[in-house]
Amino acid sequence: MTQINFRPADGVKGAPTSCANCRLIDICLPLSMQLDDIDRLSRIIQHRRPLQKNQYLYRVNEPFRSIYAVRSGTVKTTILSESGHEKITGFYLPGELVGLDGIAENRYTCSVVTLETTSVCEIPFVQIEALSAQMPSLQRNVLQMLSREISHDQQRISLVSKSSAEQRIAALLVSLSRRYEARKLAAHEFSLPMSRTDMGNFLGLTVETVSRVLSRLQSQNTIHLNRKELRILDFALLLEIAEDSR
Amino acid sequence: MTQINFRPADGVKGAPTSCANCRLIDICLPLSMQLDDIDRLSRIIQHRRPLQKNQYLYRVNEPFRSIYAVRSGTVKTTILSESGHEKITGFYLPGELVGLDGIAENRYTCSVVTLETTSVCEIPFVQIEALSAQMPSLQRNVLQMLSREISHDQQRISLVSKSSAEQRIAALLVSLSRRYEARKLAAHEFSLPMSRTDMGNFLGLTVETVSRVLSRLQSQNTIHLNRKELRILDFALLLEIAEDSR
DNA sequence: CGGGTTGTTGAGCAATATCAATCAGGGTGG
DNA sequence: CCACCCTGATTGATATTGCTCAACAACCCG
Repeated sequence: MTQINFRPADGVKGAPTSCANCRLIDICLPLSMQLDDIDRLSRIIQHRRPLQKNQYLYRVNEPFRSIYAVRSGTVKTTILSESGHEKITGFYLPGELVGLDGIAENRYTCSVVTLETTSVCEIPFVQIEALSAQMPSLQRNVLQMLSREISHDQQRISLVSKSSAEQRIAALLVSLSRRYEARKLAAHEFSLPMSRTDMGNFLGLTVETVSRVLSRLQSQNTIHLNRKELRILDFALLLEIAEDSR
Repeated sequence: MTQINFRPADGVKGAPTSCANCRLIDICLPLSMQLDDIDRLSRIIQHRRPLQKNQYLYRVNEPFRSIYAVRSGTVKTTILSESGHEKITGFYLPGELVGLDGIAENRYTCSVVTLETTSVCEIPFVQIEALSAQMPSLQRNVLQMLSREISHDQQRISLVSKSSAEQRIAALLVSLSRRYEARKLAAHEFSLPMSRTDMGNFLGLTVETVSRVLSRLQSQNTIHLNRKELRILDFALLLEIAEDSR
């Protein structure tokens, strides 16, 4: 369990921390601002105690207050179908944001659950609004965050609507790999944060199929998988499987 | 071809029109503003000539300038996979917005193609930004529009990742029905704006499967379908098929 | 060490894809 | 106006994929 820590220079848990020290600063809030502005932002952001696995960060219909940046760990977003079945709509890695769905109706439209021990930065939205009234650059950045999420959602739609199980799973692995890479983390060797069941739920496949496809990819030497530890042996092939037209 | 016209009181095509007259006013831009503010908005919005079927509203990577509200007709958004295959990520009906993906990178991340003759309102984004600097309520509304789109995208993800072809198709029909209903249009009798091929592309199914499932739903008297004209005979059953757990 | 949970594997079956033929409509040119 | 063609949709036969049910293995946690 290599805990990734994006806040190397901080002290006790929950202690006030500067965003200037956070390795995520130019990723999760890509703000082109002066350093004293960063300080103002720092004072807003709340560092919460890490959540254990399978904890809710928030639940659907709860009043919207904050957006959250995943600092370490992983979460999934879930929505409830009318028949009461839970459906996973995305996985969020360190440096990615959740909660943006809450702005429209002033309550969250999905739930967020941790997949492992996870710590997040909480950013109260009223504060963002107040601050962005004074800082046009921040206002633009907030819009960009939301817009970027829309683009990512479209990527997710194209991922889960691929026609074969192999394509979907390969595409998920490629997506995870690229997102780790964008965060300067190992792109070809990482731990799958979610269970096989969760992968299946997200991709519209059964656990058995997920397991079988992963085994097949392994026997073809495309990946190596030991429990959750993944090594991508042939990224080009994985990508080809994922994108193979049709 | 019953052309839906959301602008009953206007004159020649391309002529300046007031948003106050548009039946979409409280839908596509749900702005809680005074009437003179609506006038200011009206002056910004550009009414373009209707586009014929299969025309691009914009293409991926084009510089982002405007967001667009579909006034009549239907469009699809498409993204290009690395293998050059086109994938449909959504259908947009009258009163729905496209182009929000362009804000983040200042260029569009998908393409938009008309499925039939379609007219749109073009809203230049710099104008929105300028106006919203003076009108806090508008700024909030812009954020809400983006947030709402994120929620809708999550609905789409849950739709296309359903496990059976029947579920996905039923869910798509339910989605269309509800969106027409929200627009005060006939919810149980409407024309499918997209081809079977497009449905299949979006849902990750072959045309043949789409056709077969639709035939089956028809033979079970759940729907009645004549070419593109759809009548939903048993909405409750359709919904049950769509949501049937798993 | 035991029991629960999660993941893997197998066999048979159901759903979907593939390939191919046909049909219906719409548009075009004669 | 009709004959033709082209596209999109339907239907059928067969192959393939993925699901279901079941057994079992591996790990986790007490």
